[in-house]
Amino acid sequence: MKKPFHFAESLLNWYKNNARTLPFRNEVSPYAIWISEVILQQTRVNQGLEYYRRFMARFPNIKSLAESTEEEVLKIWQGLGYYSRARNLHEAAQQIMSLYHGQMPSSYQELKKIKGIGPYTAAAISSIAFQEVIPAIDGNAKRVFSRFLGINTPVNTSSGSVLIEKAAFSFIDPFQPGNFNQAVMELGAMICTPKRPSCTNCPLLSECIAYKENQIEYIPLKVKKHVVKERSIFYFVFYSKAEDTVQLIMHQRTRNDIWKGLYDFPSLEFNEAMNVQKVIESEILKQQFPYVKFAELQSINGPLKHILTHRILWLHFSVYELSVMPHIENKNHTIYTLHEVLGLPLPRPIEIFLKEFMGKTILV
DNA sequence: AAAACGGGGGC
DNA sequence: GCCCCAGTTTT
Repeated sequence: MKKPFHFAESLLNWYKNNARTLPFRNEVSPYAIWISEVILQQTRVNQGLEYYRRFMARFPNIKSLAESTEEEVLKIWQGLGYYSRARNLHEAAQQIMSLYHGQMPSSYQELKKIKGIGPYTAAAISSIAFQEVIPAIDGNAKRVFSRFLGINTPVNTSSGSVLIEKAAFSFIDPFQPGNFNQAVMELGAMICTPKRPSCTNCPLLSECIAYKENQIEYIPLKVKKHVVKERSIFYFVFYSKAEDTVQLIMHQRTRNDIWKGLYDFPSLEFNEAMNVQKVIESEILKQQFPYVKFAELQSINGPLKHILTHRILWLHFSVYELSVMPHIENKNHTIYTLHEVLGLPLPRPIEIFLKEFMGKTILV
């Protein structure tokens, strides 16, 4: 007598025997769950693990996070990307201190009101930390459910999302929703992968429609491909050397743009095509940095190409040694010693530039 | 509904 | 070079 197939039972049995041991698994603290979920947004587990450890060591609870500065949080986040996550975590911690007496709210609905907690993260926290029966639907879940049911509606459309959500609600285990959600994601990460999934090891193989109909490589279907736009940024690295200390003029990015909150150098960006020579000769440069003798501005060989998901950045660096640091009028420009600069939250390419290029230029 | 937001790793 | 990752916010 063959036992009827049961999605949650098969999946959870597989999960029990095959789950990776991760530092936030079996974690009961809602705070720890929250931090791990935010770190793992659009981030592979392996990339996020060390950040999770450092973050929890530096900010062990909501209070310590709320009482830190945004810059301290960004510094821990440096290199992980999507910096709004760090800024939102900091703001959210203060929100929780003032509005929820320092306790994480437990329900999906309340959690979703918190900065940086969207539908996925609210469902993950409420199900894992508080056993609320609600599916946490991330990229893994969309892939697992769409393949299992042979859903060929694009998963990144609202109608596709509705289908996936209905499926997830119909399969979720009401007695262990947190484990169920984690099991779906684990399956998506380890077995039901985007490319070359390991179907022969899948506990759901016998009932998988996409597998049965040979549609694995076409599901999940997605619409659109973003066009990768290019931007050129011209950086001006002003520094001075006095005895043993090097000072630089740094710029904090405050606009709703890439790297908000992080520090780079004073810069110019144009809509039309420019080259370094034209920029150096431009009037706007002279207006912005009147203390520079432009003839002595040295451009560093070739722009640095920095590739992001939706952008290609061409970063042009020009360096200029000042005999004395000028008085700065721009509110976003500040003078720091090189030592201080290395303690600021820096975009990856700025960090690389400082370590690889300025190291030679300044220290020679 | 679409665009913006990082950085890294797999193939 | 392309894909996409335990997504959210802004436009």
